[in-house]
This record gives sequence, structure tokens and C-alpha cells, in this order.
Amino acid sequence: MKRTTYCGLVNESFLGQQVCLKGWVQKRRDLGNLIFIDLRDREGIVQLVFSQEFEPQALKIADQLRNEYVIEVSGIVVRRADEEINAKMKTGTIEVEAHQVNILSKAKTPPFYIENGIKVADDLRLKYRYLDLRRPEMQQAIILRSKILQAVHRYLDDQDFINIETPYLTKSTPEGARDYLVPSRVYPGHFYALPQSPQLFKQLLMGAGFDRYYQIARCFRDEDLRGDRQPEFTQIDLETSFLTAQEIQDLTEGLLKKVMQNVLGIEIKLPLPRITWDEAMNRFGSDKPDTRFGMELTDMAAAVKGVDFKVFQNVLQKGGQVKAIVVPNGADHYSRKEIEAKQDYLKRFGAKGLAWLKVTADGFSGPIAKFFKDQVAEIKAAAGAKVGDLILFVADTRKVVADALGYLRTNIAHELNLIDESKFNFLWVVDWPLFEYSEEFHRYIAAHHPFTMPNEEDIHLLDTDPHQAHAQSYDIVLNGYELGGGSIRIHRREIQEKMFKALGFTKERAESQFGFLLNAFDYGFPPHGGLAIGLDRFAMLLSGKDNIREVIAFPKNSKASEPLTNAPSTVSVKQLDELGLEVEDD
RNA sequence: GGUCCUAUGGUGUAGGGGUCUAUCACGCCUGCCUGUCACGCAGGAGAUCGCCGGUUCAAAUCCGGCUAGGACCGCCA
Repeated sequence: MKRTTYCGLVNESFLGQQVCLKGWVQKRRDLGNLIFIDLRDREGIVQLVFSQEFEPQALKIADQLRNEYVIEVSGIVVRRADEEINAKMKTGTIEVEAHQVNILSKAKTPPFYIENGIKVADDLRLKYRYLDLRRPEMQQAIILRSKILQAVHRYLDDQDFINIETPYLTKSTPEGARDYLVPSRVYPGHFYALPQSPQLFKQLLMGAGFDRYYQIARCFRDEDLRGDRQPEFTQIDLETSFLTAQEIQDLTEGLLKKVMQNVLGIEIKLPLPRITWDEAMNRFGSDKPDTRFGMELTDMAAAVKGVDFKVFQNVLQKGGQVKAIVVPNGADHYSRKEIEAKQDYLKRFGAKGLAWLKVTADGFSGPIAKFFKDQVAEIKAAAGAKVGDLILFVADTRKVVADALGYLRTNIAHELNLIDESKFNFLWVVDWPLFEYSEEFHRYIAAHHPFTMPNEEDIHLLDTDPHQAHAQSYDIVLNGYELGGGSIRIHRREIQEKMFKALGFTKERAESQFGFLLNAFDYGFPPHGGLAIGLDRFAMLLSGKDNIREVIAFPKNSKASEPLTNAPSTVSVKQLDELGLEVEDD
């Protein structure tokens, strides 16, 4: 029997026709000499009817069917009587009178029900991922991801980008994340590294004259996992020659617009909003602000100047900041105990305390309200607070204030449901610092990566005040997630060498690690730049999920293992021998 | 590397020293049922309470360790 159509696509245009369907038994409702089967495939569910009246033989087989059996069935599409219509089903006005049915595959009872919204431990879902992926919401998420890719391929092809693959077995580089290493059999003791990104290759492709490159590239980083981080993930990676940062951003906006149109049918307004990194940190306490709600950070230094509250005064004297966020109508939502719990949480960002005031009709309430009696109007005005609001203050260094209040801002917005989930707020964050200080290494490290071009007017700072320099880099942010980022790259040897020097590389080390890039710069290298978008995060956000596992067919669990195949696993001594490796016992 | 949380039939859970011979729902099995779609009705099976040790007359319950998982900090150019 050849399949006529998908279950979910049977509609009134098939009325009276014979169809052949193949799929999985979603549900059997056995009424004796009348049996209903919901049959499921990737497009949806349709109801089959088996009856003594029209085919006793088929009814007998239907009696044996159980959930998740794979069957093929042929029958006639008929309209349901009015009172039998199921308005909840896409195919609810019709059903298929089954005349012939074959069991293609029997099934054990699955460990969880194949339906949306199941409440099951993630590990069990991953162990039986092939069952989990049968669930309609998973199918939709994976299909949505595919649609994004389709739109990306079409758009970039239209824009004359060339799709080029770069190696997965490549060279370990010192900066950045921990590498996944692959031992070489041919050169014992030598290792390939899986790419953290195709960065250097795509730059070399610009040197090769391809002008516009893109790739759907798998990237590997051996760091701990988070809801939005997997050890292997996919980037929509692109690079162009001769374009300005603005032009690259324009191209990217066109790409995002196309994806939003094709995948969700949503029109986004271009150009996208754009703020500097400084502004993002000052207003939102984050380099990837969620702009779907307010509660911005306000500087309270001036307003609390005369307040006899030592904590604030000490911080201000030391050159620190006193900033606040206002929780609208927050006074009733948070008890003293709850606020103190948040204060405890903030310790992990280095915050020593969380000062708070509830705005009442006659001033402030709360344990420190007494210090602020004389500045009620001033503080209310500065914070933009009204009666019933809760004002939360953090006084500390700039970084601690931003981290702590930035966290509180999003945490509270989620708790109080202040976020319009239907919004897709794209935002460029531009003009990043070129370097950030690493406590671990006691030196400056690249904020983006070591190949990022400084602002022209900051190039001289590389020799004198590197931490003052800003970069020609840009991140695209969506709803508080770093969706992607890119930069104009360095394409001249002397600037790249200055950069390596500022990063604390010796000339020899720069030469041995990145000599091939520096050499390439000597042979006529075009100015270039590009960007990479995290496909997994993009798909996660467009499908309304809160973990990228939900849009990856076979992800790792939060301990970086994969319960389905049990990777990683030990290997035989023979395999290790061939690689010249030995595993130490603990 | 660190902090916190969780572990009870197939699944999700209740139970926080004796009443547990372990609750409920879904699922599963058998029978009945011709208009169900959360089908219904009647009956049934299914759990060494994650593992090891300790406290106690007595441990699913308290304590310690381990294992597995989850969230977060660090880490993620």
C-alpha cells in the first residue's frame, strides 16, 4: 500500500476518497464492536473508525492495537455527523472508515505518554529521545529549526554568499574556551582540537577572495553547560570583505527579518535599535539586556548624597556607585524575608547587601527607612517611584552594581510576570571594550576575540592604555539572550602584532600559534568582518522554549553526557594503544 | 572547583520514626460496551521507598557517605 497523504493533512477535500495512511497509534477507544483509533504522524492526528458494520476483519485487528504500534490503514474519508465533530482537532470534522489495516510494528508500552506538556524527568526523556521526539511539540520545534535554516540558506544565497565548509579537526588555540581534543594516531602525543568557531578559517577565506562566506557550523567548547549552552552547538557563521560594521549589521538585519517573516510570519521593524555597551551596562546592568520591560537602573548617587547612611556614603567616597531599580507595585509582593533571600543570592555577584525601601503614602518603610526621612521626595523623584513601589538599592563597584541589579531586574520581572512573552525585542549592543581584565590570568584578555579591530582612534591605546580601547564589535541581542556577535577584524600584521602584545603574548608565541594568520596578512589581505548567530538559541527563542535542549535532536544533559548512547564512554586498551595514550586510574 | 535542591510501582506524586501489609492520579492487563475523542463500567497486576553504612527496640521517614539528576556561581576568546 502506498501512502496517500499524512494523517494531519486529511481534510474535507478528501471526502469520499479512499486514502492510505501510515503512522503511530496515539490512542485506542474501544467501544466493543466499534473502535476508534487516533493515528499520528509528523503532520498531526486523524481519527480512524473500525466497525463491525463495514469491515469485521479490520475490527479484529483494531482490537489488538496498542499505543505506539505502527500501522498502515486504508479506508474512506467521511464527514462526521454534526454532533460528532471534535472542534479541538484540526481534522475533527472528518474521520477515516478503516477497511483494511496492517500492523507494521508492535510496541511496548512507552515509559512516558507521547503527548505535549508531559511532566517527566529530563533524563528519562533523553534516554528515550526517539520517543520524546515523537511528541508534537518536539516535532514542531525541530521543524521550526529546519525552517530557520531554510530561510537563512535562501537569504544568504540571494545575497551572493558562498557556503564553504571548514575543518572540524583543527589546531588548538590558547585563548578562549577549553578545547575538545582529538588524539592523532599518526602523530602520537599530538592532538587536533575541535573548533570553538571557524573564526580563523573564515578570515583566511576572505584572504582567499571569496568575499562573502557563510556556513552552518558546528562549534565545540568544553565548558560547563547551562540552559542556553551545550558543548556542541551550531552557528550561522558569516564573513564579508570590504564592508563596514554598519553594512554587516544591515545585512544581518535583513537576515533576521527574513527568518522572522518565513518562520513565524512576524514583521520586525528595521533598523533595529542600537545602544552602546556602556549604555547597556548603565541602564540594564547587562551586556545583553532584555528590553521587553522597564525597571531600568537609575543612578541614585545625587539623591542619597545627604543621607546619613554609612554604607552608601562609604561606597560613594571610594568612587563606587549607588544605583536602584524600582519594582512597580512591588511593596506588597515582597516580604522582608523574601527580599533578604534575594540579598543572600546577590552575594554570589559580590554584593555585600541589598538596601530597600517600600514607598508608602507618608514616606518610606523598611529597616533603613529612618535614614531617608528627609530625602523622601528627592529619592522618589530620582528613582521614579510612586506609592506602593519597592525600591532596591545596591551600592558597590560598578561591576557589582550592574551584575546584582541586572540579575534582580530580570529575576523579578519573571517572578511578577512583567514580561510580554509575545514580543521579540532585537537589539544591537555596540562599541564594546576591546579588553577585559582576567582575575584568573592577571592580565587583559580579549573581550570578543584577539582578532577584533579596535576603533581607529583607539589603536594608539594598544601601546599605552589597552583597557581604554574600544572595539569595532557588535552583539545582536534578543529578549535578554546573546543571539550572536561579530566584529570588524584586524587585517594588518602590525595591528595584529600589537594586539597579541597587549594580550601578553611573546613574539615567539604569537608566531607559533598564529603565524599562519600573520603570514597571510602579508599577501594582500582585504579588510573584512563578519558575525555569527547562535542557531540553537535562535530556535529556542522562536519556539518559546527555555532550554536549547528542546531544539536539539540529541543534546547532552547538564553533566555533558548523553543518556541515550551513554557517551562519553571508556574505550578499549587497543584503541588507546594505537593513539599512544594511557589512562591513569584514580 | 563551589553552593543549593531532588531521588517512593511504567510515569507523576502523598507520606518527615511505630497505624506503611505505602496514598492518589495516569498508564498497563482481563472482561463488558456501536459514536468515542480526558470514552465509560467491573475486576486485576505492578514498589527489595537510588545505593552503602550509622543512630534506634523500631527507618521510606533521622544522620553520614556514595551514585545519578536538576538549578546556579565560577568557566563560556
